[in-house]
Formats: sequence, C-alpha cells, structure tokens
Amino acid sequence: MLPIKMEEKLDPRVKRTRELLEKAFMEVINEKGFQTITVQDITERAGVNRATFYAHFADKFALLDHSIRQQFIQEIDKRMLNACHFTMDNLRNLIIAVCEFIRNANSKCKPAQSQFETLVEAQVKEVLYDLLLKWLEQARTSTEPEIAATATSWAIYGLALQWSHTKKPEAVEKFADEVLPLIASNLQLVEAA
Amino acid sequence: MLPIKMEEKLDPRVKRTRELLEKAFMEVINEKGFQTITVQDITERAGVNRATFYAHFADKFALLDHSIRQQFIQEIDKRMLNACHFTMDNLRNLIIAVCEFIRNANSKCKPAQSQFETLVEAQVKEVLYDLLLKWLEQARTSTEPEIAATATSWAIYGLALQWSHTKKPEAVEKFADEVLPLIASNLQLVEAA
DNA sequence: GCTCCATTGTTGCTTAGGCAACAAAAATTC
DNA sequence: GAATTTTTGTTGCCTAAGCAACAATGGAGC
Repeated sequence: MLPIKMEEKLDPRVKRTRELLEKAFMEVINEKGFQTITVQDITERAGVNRATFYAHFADKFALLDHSIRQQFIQEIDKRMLNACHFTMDNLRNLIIAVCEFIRNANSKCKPAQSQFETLVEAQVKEVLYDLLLKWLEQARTSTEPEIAATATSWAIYGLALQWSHTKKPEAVEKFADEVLPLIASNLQLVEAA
Repeated sequence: MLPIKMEEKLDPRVKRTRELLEKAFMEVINEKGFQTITVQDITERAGVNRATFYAHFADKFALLDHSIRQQFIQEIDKRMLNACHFTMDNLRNLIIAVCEFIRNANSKCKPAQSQFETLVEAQVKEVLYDLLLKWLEQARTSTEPEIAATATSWAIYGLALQWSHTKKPEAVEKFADEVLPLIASNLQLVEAA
C-alpha cells in the first residue's frame, strides 16, 4: 500500500516492466556507476526492449528520479504501517524515515554524488508534501493546507539533513522525539472536538 | 545454453511469462500441494492473467510436466558445461545428473507422490532420448541412432532408479564409474579414425 | 435430489511490449 | 579534425498479454 498515490490498478504489464527496469537499474548502477551506464545496459539487463524503456522514462535521469522516489516511498512503507492519516506516531515515524533515508543515501553514494543530493532533496520533499497534504486535508487547520505542508516538508528535510551531518546515527529516535513538537506545530492543526 | 533445444530466440515476453508461471507454480505447490491448487492460485501468484496461462499450458498437469522437464534440464545444465556433443565425461555427468534428479524428486515428493514418478520417468527419458540422439547423429554408430538412443535412455533411467532405491547417495560418482562402460556400449559407437 | 458457488476453458477486443529501421547526436579512434 | 563507432530517441508494424464476459463443469452443503 503506497502512502501517496493509492495503487491505481495499473496494468500488470506496466508494473512488471517498471519493476524490471528499476531492478536492473540498481544492479547496473552498482557495477558501473551512473555516469557510464547507457540505456542499453539497463534494458539488456532487464530483458526489456529499449523502445519500451522510452515509453516509460524520458531518459536515464528520469529513471534515476523515479528510482530515488520509489526508494524513499519504500522507506516510508517500511516504517509506517498506516500512513493514510495523521497521528503523532505516524509523524514521528515519518521523521525517522527521512533521517534514515538521507543517511543511507549519503553512505551509499559517498563518492562524487553530491550531484545526487539535489535530486534526493527534490524527490523527498515532493513525497513529503503530498503525504502531509493528504493528512491535512482530512483534518482541521488554521492555515491553508498547502502552506502548512510546504513549511513542514521543508522543515523536516532541513532538520533531517542537519542531523545526518552532525549527530550519530544511533540517536534517530531521540532526535525525532526532540524535533517532533516543533514539526507538529508547523502543521497548524486545530484540535477537533 | 540448453542442451536439448537450442534457445530458439523466443519472444522475451513469452520467456518472462513462462518463468513467472513456473516460479509461482513451485511456490504454490509447496504451500498447498498439487491436488488442491487451482489455475487461479498459480496465475494470481505469478501476476499473470488466467487467459494467458491457457495460451501456454493446457492445464495444471501440463505445467507440471513442463516443470519437471525444466528442472531436469536444469540439473543437466548444472553438471554439464558443454552437452552439445558426446564425450565419456559428458555421459558420466549425464548419469550422475539422472541419479541426483531422481534422488531429489523422491526426497521432496515423499508423501503420496508415486503418482508423480510416472511423470518424472516419462519426462526424463524423453529428454535423455533427445540429447543422446543429438550426440549419436554427430557420430558413427553401428545401429540406427534412434534404436541406440532408446535403449540407452531406458538403461540409464532404470539403473539410476535402482541406484536411488538401494545405494547410498554418497556413492553417485562411484556408481557412475561402475555403469559407465555398460551404458557406453549401448550407444553402439564406432571409433572414428 | 437440489441449489449455490468456485473453477474451468474459451472468446473478442484492447493495450503494452518486441522488433527493426531510421536519423541525429555523442563519443572514439586514428 | 575527420572518420568511425556508439548511443540515442523515434516510428510503424506485429505479437503477446490483459480483461471481461460467457457457458460449462464440478463439487460442497442442505
């Protein structure tokens, strides 16, 4: 159950092809690095026609974007059994998910991948925004949901990034507890009767 | 490289679908047993449409046949790097492959699967026949290749089955060495200058 | 017996994927 | 820097897979 988009009953063939491409992409990228790989490398590994690749992604950069996004969504799924609505616990898990994701991204892509950081940031904030917006639309807020969602997504990412640079990884939960009230206040939620 | 049929450049989609069905079949069969599973179970697990199943197999029995055959072919592939032509070593490995395959089949399908033994026998002998025939057609024989291939395939299977009932599994290689001359004589090969 | 429900095969129609060929853009090589 | 190869996107045509609906079969339960 994806937290953002509910699975829109997409054609099994499409699902299969995307998964094959994503899987192959991760494999090949770990062997040769992003710069050197070609679309051919990916499609050959995936056992998918090259023309089919272009039916799904504009180029390998688009696949990279999509891949980052999917991995982050998976990170969320892993940590939040029910992300459909807001609870303090869900919010806490969400913060932890962002921290862990950034930490993994940094550790995996250490060499010369500061290029990736921008992409990661963009994807993560987008997913965060969508999820938070969904939560806020189901609740009462004292601000426009779009405003609160933007502020909160930026705040979460900024804090998580800072944490990943300074704090030790063991303290994720502690860190989450620390910033939870601050983040929550960004949501501008009004208590319901 | 399959030993029997050279890979006839079959459509990637066909290959994919068959593999998905085979994989799902093995999974489901290990969970519920062959009798109780339905075609739906298999196709749902595989993520393949039920109609597509029937485009490939007449029914679950046909898939069972195909599955047994494939597993035996895999057993051969595992043990024979180059099965394209006859050598004493290839023949020895072939004998070992049959022994191991029967042993595995018996150990896995202990309960109430004597029904399967007939199917296993049929498939194994068929694959053996095809492979031996290919070998013999590349060589000089003092008999019709079809005759020699039939006799040899039956002989190999019979001996392997007897071995699986009586001898201890450790002695596969020893057993193979023991029967190798006898089996080889069945091939009716004439030494080439 | 009977109904009810699940499963089976089959069918026509739609959609996604494979393939080959192409021109254009990058890289390589020399 | 010219020539050659590789890679890239794109296209039209063909085939395989998805889907929904159907009648038919076959149990399971009453």
